[in-house]
Amino acid sequence: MDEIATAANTSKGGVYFHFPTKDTIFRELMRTTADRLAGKVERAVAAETDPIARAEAGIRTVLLAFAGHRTTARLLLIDAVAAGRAFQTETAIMHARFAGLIRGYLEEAQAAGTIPELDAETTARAWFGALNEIVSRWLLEEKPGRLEDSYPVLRAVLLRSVGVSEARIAAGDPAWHGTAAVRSR
Amino acid sequence: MDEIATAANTSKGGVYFHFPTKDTIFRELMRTTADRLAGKVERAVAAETDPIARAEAGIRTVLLAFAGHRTTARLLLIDAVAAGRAFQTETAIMHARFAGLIRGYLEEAQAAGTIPELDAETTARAWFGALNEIVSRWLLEEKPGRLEDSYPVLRAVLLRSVGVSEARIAAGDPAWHGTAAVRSR
Amino acid sequence: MDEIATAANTSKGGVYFHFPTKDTIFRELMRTTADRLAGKVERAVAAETDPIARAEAGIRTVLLAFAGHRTTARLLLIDAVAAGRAFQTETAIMHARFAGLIRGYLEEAQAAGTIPELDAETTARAWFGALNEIVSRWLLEEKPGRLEDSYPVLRAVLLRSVGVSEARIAAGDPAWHGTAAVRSR
Amino acid sequence: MDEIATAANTSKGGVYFHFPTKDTIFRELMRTTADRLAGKVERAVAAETDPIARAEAGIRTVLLAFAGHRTTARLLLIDAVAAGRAFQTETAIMHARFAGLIRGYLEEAQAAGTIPELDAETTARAWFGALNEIVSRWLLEEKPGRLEDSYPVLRAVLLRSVGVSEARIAAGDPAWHGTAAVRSR
DNA sequence: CATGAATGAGGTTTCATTCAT
DNA sequence: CATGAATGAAACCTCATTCAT
Repeated sequence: MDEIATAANTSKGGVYFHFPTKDTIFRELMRTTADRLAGKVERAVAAETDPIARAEAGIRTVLLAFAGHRTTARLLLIDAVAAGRAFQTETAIMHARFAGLIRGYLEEAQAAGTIPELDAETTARAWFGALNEIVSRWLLEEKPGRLEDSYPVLRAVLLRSVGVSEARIAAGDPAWHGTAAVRSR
Repeated sequence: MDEIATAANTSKGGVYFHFPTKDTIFRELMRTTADRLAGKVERAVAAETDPIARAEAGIRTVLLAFAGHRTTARLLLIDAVAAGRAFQTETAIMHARFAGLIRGYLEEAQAAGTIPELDAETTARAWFGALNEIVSRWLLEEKPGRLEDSYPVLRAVLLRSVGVSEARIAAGDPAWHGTAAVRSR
Repeated sequence: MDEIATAANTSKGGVYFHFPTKDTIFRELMRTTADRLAGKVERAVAAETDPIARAEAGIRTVLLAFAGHRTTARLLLIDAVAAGRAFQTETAIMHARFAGLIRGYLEEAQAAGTIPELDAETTARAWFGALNEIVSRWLLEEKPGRLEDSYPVLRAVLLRSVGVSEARIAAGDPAWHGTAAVRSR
Repeated sequence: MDEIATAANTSKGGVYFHFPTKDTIFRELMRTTADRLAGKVERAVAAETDPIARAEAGIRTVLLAFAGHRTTARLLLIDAVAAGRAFQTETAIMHARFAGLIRGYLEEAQAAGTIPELDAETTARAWFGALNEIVSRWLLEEKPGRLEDSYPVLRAVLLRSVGVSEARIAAGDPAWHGTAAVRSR
């Protein structure tokens, strides 16, 4: 709390005027951060029309967003869990939220006939888990490389996992070419 | 430490006679537990010869093992992270270990020509992440269902993600039929 | 720390708000106390001009100060050592400080030709040691007498040890007559 | 106690078979050590007949003994005090013992008319204190010089303090010439 | 709204001592 | 006599929270 107060250029008492509890701060921070990320993803996805392109946009955006905001990534994927049981509900909600996003896109693609019938809920979870692990590994690496570099492989694995044709996968993501690599902090 | 001592039917001092530090206890517990799980998986995999059957055995075993040992699962997948930065190295090593196991199987399958060329490292990470997420969700659920029930879908997603044919996937896992469902604690 | 907090009419946490460490408290207490004593001695000495009278003032002041503040004496001469190796440096510095004070007076007297040439450093140490022991004995006595009563003898021994004439020693310390004996606590 | 047991090539239980308490060990060690030193001094003094030579022998022996046994010196002069209030009685007894030794020699010299009438008790304390401080300083020094080198000055100060003639002091200690300097550990 | 001193429960660790074998 | 596992009181320190100003 002392560190928070100092960082906020106020005193501990000052912080407590705005937040009843340390938990509250953390929860609010988590929610806000997750909101921002979800918004970014939703906008990126909305910019595409082709179901597969939409999926690609989602994966791409998450990786690029985290690549540019290591601290944010740490907050959502590591600290949230590290905060212990008291925050498990919060964490579970956040995971559910992103999995829900993915699930929606998968269901759209199914509805459009682009991908075969499959259990969208579990598949979405698997996708989220895969993304989570890739980012987490990068977060825990001593000398992290560029997170974005994992995109092509991850894209291939995920698309293949929902039955996208090898031809389409091999074609690559047209939006990826020339994407300015965002420097991680 | 008080709780540990009580649970171990000794005194705090007694615990300290055997372990120099609280960290040590946690680390040793994590290592031992991971060892046991890895051993189980390796034995299950060794019992199969067909590359795909081996992969199936691995996934199946992990799910069944965790399904029967909720506390163990919690320790490895939740508490390890929740223990905070001091243990991140430990956690990273554990993740790397299991991802390494999967990677080995993937490379075998590649060598055998059963699956196409792909980045085994990242794919293994994605698999591990997917499994991790499925189990974690189950751990954080208020009223958890049966973890094993996720197997068929997860199997399909993962096999598909490495290019296994739809026919083979549709055939199902012959070893799954009749598998006694292990009750979760 | 519990005792300190209680004595200070606060809580342990309250003490820790003001002092980062228990050591710090002890060191600060020692320094402050030594400062006060040294100041007292310096003022008493400054009030005299004759080199021998100055020496007498120094010895007298120390004995009277300690006689009136048994706890202080205990702190500087017993507890400081009893605090163990971690404080040896501190203790050594304090001893050096008082020995240095004495040494300065001895060197003045030498320069004034009042006393013969002698190794001022070692002699000062011997004086300090003699004083230290007299006070320490008094501190450890079950039923302590009056510390001041040791003054005449100690004065004679110390003055003689630097070659002051028997005549001057026999004349006594004029400032001693009528000195109000301070009651020890 | 673990260290003691290890050093004694036995187990903690083994140590407790011989000593009921840690205190006991310390006390016994202190007593034994003091005995040895006192014996050494008494023998050295007994070898001389001239009162002043006897005093010189005492001072000399103490310095040389401590010079050769730094650990012993530390035990008697530092650790004994550092052991805290529980040992103050012990420490007081030890101090009284050595001061008593000195006092005896001083009284002999007085009886023989070699030195004038003086308060032997307080003077003996002063001598002990002086010796104590000289040795203690040496013990606490980072890079200690040779303790023996303090002998000539200390001898002069102490002899002068009991009225020994400047002529005799200037003559030096005949037994000092050629004394093999004992290496400190 | 802000300050910062104070609170106190809880945390990890130490160590002289005991005791069954 | 010896062993070493066990005990438990006590030590220092942390930190989310409160509250008078």
